[in-house]
Amino acid sequence: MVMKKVPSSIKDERLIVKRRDQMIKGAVALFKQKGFHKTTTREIAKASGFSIGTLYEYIRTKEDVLFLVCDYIYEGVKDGMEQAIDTNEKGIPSLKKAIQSYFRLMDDMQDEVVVMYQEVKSLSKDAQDYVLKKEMDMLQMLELVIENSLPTSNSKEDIQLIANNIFVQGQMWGFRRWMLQKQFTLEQYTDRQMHFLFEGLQVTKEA
Amino acid sequence: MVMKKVPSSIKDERLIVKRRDQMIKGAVALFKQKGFHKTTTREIAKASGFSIGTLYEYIRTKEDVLFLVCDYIYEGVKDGMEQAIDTNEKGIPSLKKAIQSYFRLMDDMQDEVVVMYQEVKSLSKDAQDYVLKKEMDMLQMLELVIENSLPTSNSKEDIQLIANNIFVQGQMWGFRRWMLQKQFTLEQYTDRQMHFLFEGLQVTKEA
Amino acid sequence: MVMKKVPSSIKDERLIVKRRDQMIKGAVALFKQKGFHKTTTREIAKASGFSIGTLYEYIRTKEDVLFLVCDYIYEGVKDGMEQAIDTNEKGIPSLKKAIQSYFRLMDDMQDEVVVMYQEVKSLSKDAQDYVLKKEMDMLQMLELVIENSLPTSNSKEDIQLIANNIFVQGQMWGFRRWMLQKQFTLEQYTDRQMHFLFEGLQVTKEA
Amino acid sequence: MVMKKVPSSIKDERLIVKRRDQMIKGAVALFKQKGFHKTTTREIAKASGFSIGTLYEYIRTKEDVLFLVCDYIYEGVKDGMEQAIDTNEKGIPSLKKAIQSYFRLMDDMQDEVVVMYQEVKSLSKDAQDYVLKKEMDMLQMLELVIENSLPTSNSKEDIQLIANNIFVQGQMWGFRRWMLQKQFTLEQYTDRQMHFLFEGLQVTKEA
DNA sequence: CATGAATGAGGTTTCATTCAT
DNA sequence: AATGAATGAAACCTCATTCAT
Repeated sequence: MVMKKVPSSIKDERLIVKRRDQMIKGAVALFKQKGFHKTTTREIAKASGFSIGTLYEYIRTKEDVLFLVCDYIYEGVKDGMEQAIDTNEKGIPSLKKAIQSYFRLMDDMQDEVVVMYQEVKSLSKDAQDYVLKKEMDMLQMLELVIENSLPTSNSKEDIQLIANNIFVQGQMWGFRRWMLQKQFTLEQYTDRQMHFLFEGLQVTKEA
Repeated sequence: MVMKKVPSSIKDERLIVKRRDQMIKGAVALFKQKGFHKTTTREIAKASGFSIGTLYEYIRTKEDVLFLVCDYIYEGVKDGMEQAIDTNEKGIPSLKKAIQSYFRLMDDMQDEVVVMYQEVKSLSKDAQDYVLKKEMDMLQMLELVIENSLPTSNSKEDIQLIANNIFVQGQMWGFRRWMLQKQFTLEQYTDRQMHFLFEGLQVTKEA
Repeated sequence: MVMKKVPSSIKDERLIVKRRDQMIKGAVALFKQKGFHKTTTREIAKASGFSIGTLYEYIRTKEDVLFLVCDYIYEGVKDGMEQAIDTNEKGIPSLKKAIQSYFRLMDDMQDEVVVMYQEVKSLSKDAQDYVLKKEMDMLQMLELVIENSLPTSNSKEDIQLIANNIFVQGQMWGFRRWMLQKQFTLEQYTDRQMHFLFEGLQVTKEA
Repeated sequence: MVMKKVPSSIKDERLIVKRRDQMIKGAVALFKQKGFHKTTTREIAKASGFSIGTLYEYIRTKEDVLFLVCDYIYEGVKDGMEQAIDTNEKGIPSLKKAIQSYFRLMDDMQDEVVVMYQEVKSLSKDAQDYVLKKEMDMLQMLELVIENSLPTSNSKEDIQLIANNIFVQGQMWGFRRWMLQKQFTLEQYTDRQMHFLFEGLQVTKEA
């Protein structure tokens, strides 16, 4: 699973990890503020704490930096969710727990997530496919939890739709923070979204 | 409605409108395909059907093109919704009608919408504020419809949350088309989303 | 003497003169402020009170405008001096009168003069030669007055040097106004310069 | 003496000095020939012996090149004069020596001086002020020498005027070379100008 | 005669990437 | 392994000039 997606001319694997961590941290801060395109490689190098020459010892192109950021997010979210989800457990509580963990993750990584979704289009087709694949993996994890949690059987499409809704609601928390985080704490937000997810607007009889 | 947001050195107002329409059309096609940054001004000019010199008679900077696109979208969506919403009408059906119209609009303009959200970061702070304001106006329109439609009174926060959800679900249709438009027609999508909006997952008793 | 140095596609001679006067006035104001190169033809047209299209009915190139300015100055100075100089008159007073008139002219036209000398290099070689010729004509007028005024005969070179000095001192008044016009009125300046011209520093015995 | 007026992205101070020397040399040659505006940055780079990218590592804008040239001239002239002037020495000979040195300097740097005065207008207001300040410093040096040299006391204004005259006569030598350098060698020119400076036209009794 | 929209060559500047030290 | 000076393709934008109305 440790695929050498981004080659480096440095041999010391431990150093690679360390330097790339610095890069991701610095790059996300910059991308958040100015976007991928308006950020120069020199700025990334400086924010990472080393020279432009050193930067290019650990990546091949500027795009690699963005890719590294994306990969970091997916790895983080995947780890987090795998840890949160007990595949043996069934029923609504397990779904609720999954949603809570996911939302918490999206809160932790909101900057990275915003950056990633804002800039995927800047990746090469290949890298975009790779990212899309990761996204689908995660959607499937959610679908599985949903399916296992619901008492009654639902159509595959409905389950996918619900998974997409939850997925997007997690991202919303970061993307629309200017609105949502003014009105809700993360707990409140999680609570109300779950409420509506399970209950709906409850007006059908009258409708 | 006559906002002179982007100055032009051309005097003939009618011509400005015409040329800018050409520009928006051409630019959206390009931005969709390669993104704002990878699109050159010369490409925009060519796609618009005139020379680079002429392009710059109608805008000041490349960013102006992006702004024009954003403005065009919001104006389109706002007009569409204002037409679809009958403020006198009350009850669930009026909400349903609003959602349907909104989703249809987002289907029509999916390319533009995707382009816009992908590239807002490239706008100046001022332009971003202007765009944000438009977004809030539209959210408020939705909130109003929701409030007027529901039989029981709901907290302001809940209404805002629902409005955000609907808003984002409309955008999802375009953004996640690789997934959703494979499984659903627009009608099906609208139908199922409204179903879950009103009914929820209906599992509460067992939870 | 009315040489068609700058052709125009307009037939009405009176109109040409009128329009070109407007042009010179407007152009000098702009050149003074921003220099020839940083002034655009559109700005010249606007400052002249007509459209860019009309501007080009009266000139062929932007350089023509500069040439027109130069020509205007020389014509003005030549007329002024011819009027001031009585070729019959001899002796120091006639020289003093010439200097006074010349300095007064340079005061009147200081903006034009500054502009001209700052920008001659922007003229074509041909135009520069034409301007140089005019300059030499004027120098010769001064030389003549000097020669006729001095009681004792002087070498041709000395007379030329004196003429150059006087010529340049007239221009100085405009070029170094930030210094000279703070310390002197035009009358004082003329008076002191003539004083030193005729008396020198008067320290020779001690030297 | 170390004024960081023009920032560079290069760290090696010694290299900055070296490269900028190349630039100034190359730029003056070009400006002399075609003027500042008609010289392209690419030409400057080539004349300096490096690529356009390298040029911009040592300056921020094209204007910086002009500023560097101006600064170089003033520094040169100032150094030359400081060296030539013995502030302890008094009397006419010290003034004569100063004038001689100054004229010789202006002969050495005539190209640079002509370029500079032709193009100051292209500098930013700030840079123009800086240059003007340098000019006034040099004028004050001349004034000091004059005051110390003359046996009888003169009004401050007269001394300033004389300083200006000498200053301008030095520049004349380069600006009006088409006339002066045809009639005089530098030594002759210096000699005759000093003659008239000290003696005047000597015609007052008769006047 | 007057207008102003259209043109496109060409200028300035940026910045990802390389490579000698 | 680390550095940073050098490179040059390519981007954005300006503006003198033309010409149809």
